[in-house]
Amino acid sequence: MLRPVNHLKTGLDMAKAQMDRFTDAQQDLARLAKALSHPARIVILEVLAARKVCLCGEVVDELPLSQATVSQHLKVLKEAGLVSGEIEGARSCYCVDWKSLSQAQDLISTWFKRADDIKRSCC
Amino acid sequence: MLRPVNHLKTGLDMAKAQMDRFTDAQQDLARLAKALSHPARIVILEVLAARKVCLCGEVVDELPLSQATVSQHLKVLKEAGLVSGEIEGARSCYCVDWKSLSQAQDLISTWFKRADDIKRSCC
DNA sequence: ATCGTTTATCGTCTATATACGATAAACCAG
DNA sequence: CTGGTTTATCGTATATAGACGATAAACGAT
Repeated sequence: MLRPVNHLKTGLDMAKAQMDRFTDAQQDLARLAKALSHPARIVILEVLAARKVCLCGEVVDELPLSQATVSQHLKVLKEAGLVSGEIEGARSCYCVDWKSLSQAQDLISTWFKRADDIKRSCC
Repeated sequence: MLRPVNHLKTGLDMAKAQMDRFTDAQQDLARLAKALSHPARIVILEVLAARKVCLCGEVVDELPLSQATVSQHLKVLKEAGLVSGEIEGARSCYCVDWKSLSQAQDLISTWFKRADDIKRSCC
C-alpha cells in the first residue's frame, strides 16, 4: 500500500489522512475498544448496569477518582454512545444504552467470529 | 469509595495507585481493549489472520504507515499477547496467537453476557 | 433572596500514544 | 568480506489521554 509522505503535514492533518486508509468497520471497532480501554470506564458501565435505574453522581462514590475525572469518563462513554445521560435540574442521570451495548457486542463478536472462521478454514 | 489525595504524588505514583483500586478482571478487559483501540492494530490482526502462515514485514506493505510505526504496533500486539513473533535471521515472523485471541474473545463475551443478564433480570 | 448541593467544564500538568526518519544489528548473497 | 535487505530501536515531535482543583451554572430548600 502506498505510503504518504507525512512529515510535510501537521500532526493533525496526518492523523486524519491516515484514518481514510482504514475501513469504517475497522475504525468502528477501534473506537469501541478505545471507549472500553480504561478500567474506570469498565467500572462505570458495571455500576450503571448494576443499579438498573439510571443514576447520577453516585458513580463518583464508587470510584477512587475525583468528581471531575469521573465526569470526563462519563463524557467519553456518552460520546461513544454506550451511555445516555439526562440532566434533571442540578443532577445528571446516566444509564447504560442497552441497545448500543448490544450492537457493540455484535460488532466485537462478529469480528472475532470471522477471525475464528479463517483459522478453522486453514489450520 | 475513599479517594486519595493525589496531588501530593507524582503522576506516575498516582496512576499506579489508582490501578490498585480496580479488580484484575477490570484491568484485563481494559488492557485488551487498549490493544485493540487503534485501527492499524485491527488491520494487522486481520492481515496476520488472513495470511494463515506467519509473515514478516509484508504487513508493512498492507498498511499506510511507515515500517517503524508498524513495528511499534506489532510490539504493542505482542506485549498484549495477541500476536507472537519469532526472529528468523534478519526477518521477523509474526502470527496471531489463536489461543490468546480466543481467551480474549471469552473475556469480552463473558463481560457482555453478564451485563446482559443484569439487564434481563430487571428491565 | 440566599445558601448548600450537584455537576459540567475550564485550566493545567504529566504521561502515554502515535507518527516519522535515521540508524544499528543481524543476516544472506555474491 | 562486502553490499543489500530486513527489522527493531532510538530520538524526536505532536497529539491525545487522564488526573486534579477551581469554578460557574442550575437547582432545591430554607
